[in-house]
Amino acid sequence: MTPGQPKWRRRKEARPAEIVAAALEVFAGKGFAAARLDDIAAAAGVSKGALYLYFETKQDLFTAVVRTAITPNIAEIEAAALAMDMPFARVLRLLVGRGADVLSTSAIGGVAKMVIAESRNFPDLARVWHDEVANRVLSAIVALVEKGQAAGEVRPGDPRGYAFSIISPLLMGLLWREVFVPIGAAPMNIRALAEHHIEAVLDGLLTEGARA
Amino acid sequence: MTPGQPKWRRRKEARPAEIVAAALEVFAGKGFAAARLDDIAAAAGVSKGALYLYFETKQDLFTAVVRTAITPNIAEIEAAALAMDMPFARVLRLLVGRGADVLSTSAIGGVAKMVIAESRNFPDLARVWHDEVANRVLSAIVALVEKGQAAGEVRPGDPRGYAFSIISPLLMGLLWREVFVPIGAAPMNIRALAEHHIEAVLDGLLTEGARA
Amino acid sequence: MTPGQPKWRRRKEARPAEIVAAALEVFAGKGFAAARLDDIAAAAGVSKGALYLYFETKQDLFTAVVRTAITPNIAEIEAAALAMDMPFARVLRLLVGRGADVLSTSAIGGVAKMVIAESRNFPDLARVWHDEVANRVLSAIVALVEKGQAAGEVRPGDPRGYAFSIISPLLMGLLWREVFVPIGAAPMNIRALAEHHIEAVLDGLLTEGARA
Amino acid sequence: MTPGQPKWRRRKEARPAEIVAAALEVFAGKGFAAARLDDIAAAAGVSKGALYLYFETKQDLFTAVVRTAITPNIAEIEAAALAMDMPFARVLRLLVGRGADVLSTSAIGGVAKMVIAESRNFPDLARVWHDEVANRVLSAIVALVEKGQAAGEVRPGDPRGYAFSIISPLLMGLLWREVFVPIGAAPMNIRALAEHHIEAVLDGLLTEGARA
DNA sequence: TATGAATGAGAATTCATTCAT
DNA sequence: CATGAATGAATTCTCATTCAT
Repeated sequence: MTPGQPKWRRRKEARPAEIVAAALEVFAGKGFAAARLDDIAAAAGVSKGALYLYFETKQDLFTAVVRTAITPNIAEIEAAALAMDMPFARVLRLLVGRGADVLSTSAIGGVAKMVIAESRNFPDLARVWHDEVANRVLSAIVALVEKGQAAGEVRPGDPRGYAFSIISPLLMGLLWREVFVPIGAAPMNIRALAEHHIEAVLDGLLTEGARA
Repeated sequence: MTPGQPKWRRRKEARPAEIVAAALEVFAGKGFAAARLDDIAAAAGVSKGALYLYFETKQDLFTAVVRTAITPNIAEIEAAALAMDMPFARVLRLLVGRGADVLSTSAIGGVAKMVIAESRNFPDLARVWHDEVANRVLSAIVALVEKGQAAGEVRPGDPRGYAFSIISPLLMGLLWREVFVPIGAAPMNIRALAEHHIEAVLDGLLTEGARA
Repeated sequence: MTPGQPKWRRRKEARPAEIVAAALEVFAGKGFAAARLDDIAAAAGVSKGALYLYFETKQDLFTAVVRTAITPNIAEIEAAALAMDMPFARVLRLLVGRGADVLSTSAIGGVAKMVIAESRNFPDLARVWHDEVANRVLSAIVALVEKGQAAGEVRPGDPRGYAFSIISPLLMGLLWREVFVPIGAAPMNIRALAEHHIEAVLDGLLTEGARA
Repeated sequence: MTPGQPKWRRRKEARPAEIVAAALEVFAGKGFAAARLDDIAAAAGVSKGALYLYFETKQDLFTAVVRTAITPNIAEIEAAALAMDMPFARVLRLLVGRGADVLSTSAIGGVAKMVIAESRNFPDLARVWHDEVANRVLSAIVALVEKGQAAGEVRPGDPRGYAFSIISPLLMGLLWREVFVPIGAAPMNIRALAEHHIEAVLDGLLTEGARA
């Protein structure tokens, strides 16, 4: 009630991003259905009505949150995968390290959780996520593997299968962090996990003597 | 109204299990919050009120669903892991094949999705899932790896990291099936994926010539 | 809180009609948009949620109210119009008297007001009202006039125009009662108005000497 | 920004009238409650906030709309009714023809609809409409009838009843146009209807032979 | 004056839960 | 035990009104 404290401020430019950021927190924490617009509005520091100036419905806002999370890093990683002219093993180490960093620092974990949870209720989002994230990352790695095979660096075998083998621990680390760390499980260092995994999968688990 | 109607008797005892099964379907499809007790009751072929004869609240029913999904197969796999007296590679192949079968045939995929989605809202369930599923499976594999290392079959290195490297593609295959197949992505053969992965991770991706 | 006072009672049979009756009062009083479901529920002696057991939406309830008001009397009047084998003037007196009674005793006035008010927002209702009420009544009178003309009792001229001349004071009396009486205008005796009008329109306003 | 821009100047003074005109459209179309100030502002070509520079509240604007629609024509008709020194039948024909023209060309139909619809929510408006429109028109006709009776041109009988008989088809024609024409009913020519009615009511429907 | 972003009090609708039958 | 009608708290969405610009 102190005069000079405007009830609100005009921020037309910044508002949508602020709201999306706040919504990401709340959606990631509680899931789509359990998230209340009251909470999101409060987190964004606006009134409930203001949400509707920028997003038509709750679903709309949810969609915006998920789409927003996609854009930045994927294209970068994708491009890096093939541009580099180095031995397969080095490219892979760089790439997976980079991916681990992205996962560690961005909000992508929470969004992935949401997409998994709401894939049936929001098939469009699952489709976008598939096309724009999962498939793109996978395809980049497949291409890399194929290049390695052509160069005689990588064993023969289904490149898509190898791609799965390469990246799935990243996903698992992500989910571990999202699901189990909050309830007190030991946190994982995703980068360390990724590096350890890369060495294992490059050289194999077996010792020389144990090989068939 | 004649007492002793056998069909009725049988129903009465089977009711809770029928309800849990129906609830699993609905929860897995729509998530906890979006699932309506009306739907569950209809799917179970009982009245909505009847649900409350067996479960105190919706949360209670959800908890029952998740717990029910855990019990059967884990202990079996766990036991198998160490009991077998074979070379590491063979045990691992058997074990992962077995795991892939379980994942392919049971409803565990839908439940995993639910646990991921509701981990914040139902931390108890996340804890149960961690203790009873994730950690047990992981520990079994860690033990197996350690045994292999002691026998000189497996390279030195963090056994927990190796365990992650070994099982994460199974999880990823699971989620792929739950999330992307319903929207039209190519289905994955989890067993084939698992087998391919095991060979890759046992022997490594690199050719002899490419090794450092 | 007195025990033995059930919080509610099962009345599946009677409820819809009770709700429609209550809704008629509220809708007629405040119009569709200004009527709150809270008020309707309170007037019907049920909870707000109970309305949704019987009607899908507020619009649905409104539609039901309007349709319900139509049914009973129209067909009767319609049938009476032609069945009678009497001189035109007598049939008309009987008929209009009967119509005046219906208007005086039924809730049709409030409903007509609603249909007028919401004709743009609920074109379906306007259509139903046109087909089932306005046009039917009008057509019955048209037929009666034509019969009278054939018998040489009624002057030549557009029967539809005559029909308008015959019944419009009923409508006007209705609206007078709905609109002006509540604010303190002198009430009209619709029956007396109708009878007076019938004599005027049968014999004409002009004296013999004043006729062209 | 140069002061003295004539186009601007003119606008400024015309604004309230423009707003009222736009509001009339929207209110007549959707009713008071369902009309949104956004729509009215858009129709008037001003911002929503600008409405509040000229009208305190939505109700205020509605009131202004209804009052504005009244003023012009009533007094004129009223004066005409008695000033003319002609036979009753001729005056009536002139008068009703004039009234039909007014109804056909002005927005009075939409306003009448609004007054009917909102008479309970805006009793003041019903009162104004009663005093300034309905009663004045009716009284003018009553006076005319009385003059005709005094001159021996009009039969004895309640003049107010005769007045109702005379003008109600105009109202009915109006409502027909507002309510049923938009849903596809055959439009009525209000003037033709009025003329036909006047002849019918002046001379009566019955043939000489059929009179009692 | 004029704008339109922001507010916040409602209102419709949903659904877990209860309880008379 | 079983039912399902009824409840009412909770939530999304709307829109008249305000006010910083």
